[in-house]
Amino acid sequence: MASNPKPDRKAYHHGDLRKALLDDAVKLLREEGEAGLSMRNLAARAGVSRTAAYHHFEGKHALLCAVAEEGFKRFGKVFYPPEMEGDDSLNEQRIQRFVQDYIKFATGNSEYYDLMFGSQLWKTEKLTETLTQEAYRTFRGYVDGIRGWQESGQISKNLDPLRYAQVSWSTLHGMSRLLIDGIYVDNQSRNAMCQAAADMLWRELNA
Amino acid sequence: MASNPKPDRKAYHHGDLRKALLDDAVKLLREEGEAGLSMRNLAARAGVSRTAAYHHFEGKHALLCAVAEEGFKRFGKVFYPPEMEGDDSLNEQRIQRFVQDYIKFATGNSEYYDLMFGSQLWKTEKLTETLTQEAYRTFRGYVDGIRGWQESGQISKNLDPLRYAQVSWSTLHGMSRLLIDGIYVDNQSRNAMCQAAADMLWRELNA
DNA sequence: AGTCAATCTTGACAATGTCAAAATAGCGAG
DNA sequence: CTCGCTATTTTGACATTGTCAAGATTGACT
Repeated sequence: MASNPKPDRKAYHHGDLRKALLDDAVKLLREEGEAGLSMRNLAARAGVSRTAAYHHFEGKHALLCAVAEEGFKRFGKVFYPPEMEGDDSLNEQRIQRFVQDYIKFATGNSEYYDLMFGSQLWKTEKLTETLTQEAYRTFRGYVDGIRGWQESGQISKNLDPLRYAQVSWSTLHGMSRLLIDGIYVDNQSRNAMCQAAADMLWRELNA
Repeated sequence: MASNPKPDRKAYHHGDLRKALLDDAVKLLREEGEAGLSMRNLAARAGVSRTAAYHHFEGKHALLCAVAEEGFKRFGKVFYPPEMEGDDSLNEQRIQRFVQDYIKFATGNSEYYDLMFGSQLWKTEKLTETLTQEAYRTFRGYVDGIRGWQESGQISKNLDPLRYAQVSWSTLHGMSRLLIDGIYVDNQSRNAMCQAAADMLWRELNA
């Protein structure tokens, strides 16, 4: 157990409180929503005292940043659109699947998505250094993917990759938010909406 | 002053506390953000005691619903896309202006927009009856506007008005959220983004 | 003037985030 | 192996918040 002496400073009294707190935080968000996640509630679940968490996170804000960071790591696999590896070429079905994957992640992991792209963290105080890096890496990867398609001649030369990235992401993000928050749109029309969005985004790629 | 005896039951001790609370609530949200808006803070501003507001709103939730409702009333003038009145015909510039107006309202009145289309109200408890009506009226107006364009032959017959409404609104909503929350996109690229979005939405109308 | 309901106040309670100081546990040096 | 240092955890405390219950006040109508 006590194999590494310095590299990670965990495994003391509790074992690995930091990880336990992060896991429980996500679980709590899933089960009871944002309202159910309190520092004290969290500590109680881990079987430690109210303020134990403050020695692993500067405060609630930092803890949420850490959760968001974990979210970005899971999200990366979806949002880097291409994994252009292989002879997998760009076509309409590819876009359709990408849209579906995005929406699936957002709605199926809303406890992460809300933090990653919600006002809660972005509006107020400063984000954690590591979170900022992870977040920017994600978006840059998306733009670079589109730029790559253009350079390899798979999409229109007239397109501005940055603008297309911003606008297409707006569509995906907006749809995710409407679905997650249950604003007007019901989950029944989810597939049809994805289809319509993919149609539009695909058409635009070749405009 | 005491002209109407029953129609509205206001103007008692304070004068018109309900209205004063609503106004101060918006002002507080603008100045200090969501965190600055507390029932007690609000009451203090109005010069009344902590719980006075509870005789005008069932609770904080109901108060926020009332703010959102006011937001919808102001928003209606923008979101009903057409005001098809006059010989004002549908063209690209019309769409451009609509996109700009939407984004302008969202970013310039984010204290309203956050409540109207944020998770805060939609996710949790039930919405106020009147708010629900106002909200649905707004969205229905949008879809009807698009349907009207189609019926008068101004846009493609192939389009499903509901789907187009959902997807185009997703784009507008997503862009608004990214701008309001300051996620990646900076306000510098606002106009360029609006232009790119308008291009895409216009193209799609005639696809 | 007196009754009654609308309005407002006071007192109270539980939850929350967070700080300061005390307590504890594990590791390395002697 | 023991001593001390530091990382970790606890306890106590405080301010803030939303909200309820009970009482006090105010204004309108008979």
